[in-house]
Amino acid sequence: MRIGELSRATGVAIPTIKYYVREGLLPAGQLTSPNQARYDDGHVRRLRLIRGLMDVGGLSVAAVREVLAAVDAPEEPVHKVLGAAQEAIAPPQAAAPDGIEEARRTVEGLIRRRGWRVAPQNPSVEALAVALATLQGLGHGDFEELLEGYADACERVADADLAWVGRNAEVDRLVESVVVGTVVGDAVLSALRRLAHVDASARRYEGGETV
Amino acid sequence: MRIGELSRATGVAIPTIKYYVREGLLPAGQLTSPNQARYDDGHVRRLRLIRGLMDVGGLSVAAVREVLAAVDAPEEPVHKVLGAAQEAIAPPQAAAPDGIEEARRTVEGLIRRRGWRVAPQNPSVEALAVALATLQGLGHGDFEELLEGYADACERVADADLAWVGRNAEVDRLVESVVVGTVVGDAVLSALRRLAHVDASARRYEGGETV
DNA sequence: CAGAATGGATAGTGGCGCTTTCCGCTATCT
DNA sequence: AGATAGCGGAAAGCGCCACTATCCATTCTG
Repeated sequence: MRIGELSRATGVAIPTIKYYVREGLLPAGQLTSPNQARYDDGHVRRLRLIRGLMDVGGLSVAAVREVLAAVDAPEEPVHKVLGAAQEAIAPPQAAAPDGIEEARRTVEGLIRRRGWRVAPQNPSVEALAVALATLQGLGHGDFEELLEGYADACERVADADLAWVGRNAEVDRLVESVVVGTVVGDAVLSALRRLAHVDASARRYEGGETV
Repeated sequence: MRIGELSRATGVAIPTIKYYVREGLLPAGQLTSPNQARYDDGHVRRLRLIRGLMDVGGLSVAAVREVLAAVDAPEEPVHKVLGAAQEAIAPPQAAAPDGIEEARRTVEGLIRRRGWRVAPQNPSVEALAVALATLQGLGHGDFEELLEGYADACERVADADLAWVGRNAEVDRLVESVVVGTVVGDAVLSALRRLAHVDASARRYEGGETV
C-alpha cells in the first residue's frame, strides 16, 4: 500500500500522515527505494487509533505520542499500562485553586473509606481535588454530598471495564483496549450522563417536552 | 474594587481580565470617570466561574461565552437552560466515521429501551454515536455490551445531580449549578472512574502494588 | 506634586495542528 | 519510449487561539 491508498483508507490527508510520521506518532513506511515506501494494515490501524484518540478523546499530538509509547512498550503488565496511559492523558495541571488542601483531604478520605488501592501521587487524585476545590470556590461545595454516589457508579463501571479488557487474549489488543476504553470510554460516559440529565430534567421539570 | 484588586482576588492577570471583557465573558466595570471603573463581587464570582469552566472543564473562550449566555438568560426554565448549556459545551462535530449509521441505530435503540425523553437532534446523541462508531472502527465493537451498565450508572448519577441542582432555591444559583454540575461534574466523574480503574486493576492483576 | 495605577485601543506572541511548496525521483499508462 | 501522475523528504508558512505587551491620556494615592 502506498501513501495515497493509506490516505484514502483512513480519510487522513497525505501531508497530515507525513506530519504524524515526523512527530513520531506513526512509524515510517518500509522503503522500497530511496523515495518509495510501502504501508500495511498496521499503519491503517495505527492511524485510525490516532484519529480516534484525537477526535473523540480530544488528546493532543503530544498526549497521543505518550499514549502510543505505552501501547508499544513490550510486555508491560496491564496494571502498568493503565498507569502509563493515565499519566499520558492527564490534563496539564492548572494552578492550584484556593481550598485545594481541604479538597485533597476529602479525596484522601474517600479513597481510604473505599479501600481503593491508589498511589497518592496518581494524577487523577490531584485532578479530583482541583475539581472539588473549584466547586467549593464557586460556592457549590455541597456537591461533595454526591461523591459517594459517583464513586459507587464508577466502581461498577470500572469493574465492567476491566472484565471487558480482560477478554482480549492477545496482549497487544488488550493493551490497546485499555487505552481505548479509558479515552473513548470517557466520551461515552459523559454523553450518556448528558442524555440521562435531559431525561431526568424532563421528568422533573417538564410535562414531556424534549431537548 | 478596582481592576488590580479584582486581579489579586482571582489570580487572573489584568490584561487577561481586559481580554475577557473585550470578548464578552465579563461585564465591564461601572465607570466612575472616563478612565476609572469599579468592579464588585459579581465580577469576582463571574471571573472564578470563567476560570473554572476553562481550567477544569476545558472549555474554550467561545464555549464559555455561550454557556454564560445561557446562565444570564432571564428566567429560562431549568430544562431549557440544561439544553442550552449542553449545546454550548458540545464538542465541535468531527467528520462522521465509518459505521456511524449503525451506531446511530444502536443509540436510538438504547434511548427507546430506556424510555429516555431525549430529542433525536440532541448533540450528545450524535457524540455517543460517533464514539461507538469509532470503537467499532478500531475493532472494539464489543464495547457495546457495556452500554447498559454505563446507562444504569448514568441514570443514578443524573437523578442525584438533578436533586442536588433542585435544592438551590434562588433561580440564578440554580442555573449556575446546572452549568457547573454539568461541566465540572464531568471532570469529577472521569477522575473517579480512573481511580476506580486503578483499584480494579490492582485487585485483578496485582498483589497490591499501587499506581 | 510625583509616581503608580487605570481604561481603552492596537499590535504582537507562542503554541498547536496542520498545509503548502519545492525538489528530484519512481511507478504506471499508452 | 515518453507522458503523466504519484512519491518521500525537507522547509517554510498558515490560521486559530488565548493571551500579552505597549502606548496614551487620565486619575488616583501618598
